[in-house]
Amino acid sequence: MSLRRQEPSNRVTLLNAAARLIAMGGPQSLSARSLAAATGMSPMAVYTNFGSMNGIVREIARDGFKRLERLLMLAGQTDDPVADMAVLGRIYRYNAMTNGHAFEVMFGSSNLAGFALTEEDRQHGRYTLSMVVECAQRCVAASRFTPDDPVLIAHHMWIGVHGTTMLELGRYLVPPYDGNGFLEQQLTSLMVGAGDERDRAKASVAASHGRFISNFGPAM
Amino acid sequence: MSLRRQEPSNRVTLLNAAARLIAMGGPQSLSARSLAAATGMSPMAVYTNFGSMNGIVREIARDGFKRLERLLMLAGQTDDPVADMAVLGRIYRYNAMTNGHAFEVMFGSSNLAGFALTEEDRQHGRYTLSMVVECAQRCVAASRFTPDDPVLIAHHMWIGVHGTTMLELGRYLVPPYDGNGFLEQQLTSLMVGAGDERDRAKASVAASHGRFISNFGPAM
DNA sequence: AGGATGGCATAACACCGTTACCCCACGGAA
DNA sequence: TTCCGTGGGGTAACGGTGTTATGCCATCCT
Repeated sequence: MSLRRQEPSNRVTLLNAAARLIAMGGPQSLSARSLAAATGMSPMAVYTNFGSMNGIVREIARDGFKRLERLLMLAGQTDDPVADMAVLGRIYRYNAMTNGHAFEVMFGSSNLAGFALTEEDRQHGRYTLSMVVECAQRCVAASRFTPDDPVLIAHHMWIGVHGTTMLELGRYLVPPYDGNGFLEQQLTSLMVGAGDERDRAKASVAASHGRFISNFGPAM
Repeated sequence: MSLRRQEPSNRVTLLNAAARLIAMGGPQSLSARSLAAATGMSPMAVYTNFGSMNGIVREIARDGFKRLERLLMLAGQTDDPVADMAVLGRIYRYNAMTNGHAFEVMFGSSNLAGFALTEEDRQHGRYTLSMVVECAQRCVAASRFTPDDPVLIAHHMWIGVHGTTMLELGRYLVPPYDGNGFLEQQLTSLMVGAGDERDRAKASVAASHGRFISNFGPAM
């Protein structure tokens, strides 16, 4: 056996190539043959490793959820849970904007191309919400939000930010309403809708901006 | 020249067949050849009439926007603009649920299958929002919403309801959080987030339920 | 009546996902 | 060491896709 560090398995090679193809030219540039050309293998390799093209697409989606989860964990927990919640929202959009094509694979009505996520895949997506649920609990415990099912509150937050993100990715937001400034007001509205007092919500959302910038840079 | 009522043009025949195919088996069951088989014509007819498959898909999307616009006009204008707004939201979801596949074509991250809407198509989508903008203006005029750009308010409403609808269509909402009961709370949160007082918002949303049912039946 | 125009059918091209087949390189057993 | 079995991956094919070059034919205008 060689002592050299073993090179990545074909499975990993294919996965990396697929992610790169999707990032470059969007989901439609991913095909069994383009994958074969990019890796020097044959289209057959996709089927021995993933069963079908659908299989590798699902794997990409799962990786996307993992990445989102990892990013959301960077939000942290402070004594201002509403600001924490706002940071989560900012990270959600950040992930979508820096991963646009992968985000489309995760949440696009994917059956357009015949790709379809399974119930198990969606469960991964829902699990990502657990961090938001925990934050909603703290918002309620701090009497910032009106007492309600934290899962329900989390869904409201998710939907608000998700809707903004999807419309921005779909180019439905035109100047002067860019997604950036839009999220700013959206976050405040969401907090107020959940029960927070307007001025306090504004202050927390403003505070979350600095926290986000310090972690992810001023690029966004 | 025959005095018989002339039969529909090939263009209309193709459009009807395309809508039927999408409604039956989803966007992926629409192809140049399936269209040819359904109409008795050849695939070539699609290209003389629409230029490409993309062209006929765009036409379907435009028809979808027209249908949505027609439905939204049924909301009406009463002296409770917040209830009017809630009715608009209910109709939006109604349209999506009774037209799921067409809705996916309109708003799905369509480039998955190579289908892409043009800037002009999206403009039709944004135009549909004008009815919501008008309603937001009345909400502000009635001092129910905090004074703000009505277009901005309308976007918040749109995003909230759109997000709910997309997640429901994508099967991301699992029991006990069905889209139906979800919209109910979502509407109230949106109104409160826009500035309405919580109890008044609840009352208006509740009132909108009856108005919606009387127009669209208890099926939803 | 004749000619020009244009819409549609035919058939092909290049691509797609998928699969049957086969080869060969590897692992374990004798 | 030799043999065999196993399985991963290459080759090539099948049926599907969007698209297009060609040609026919009906229609309309002159």
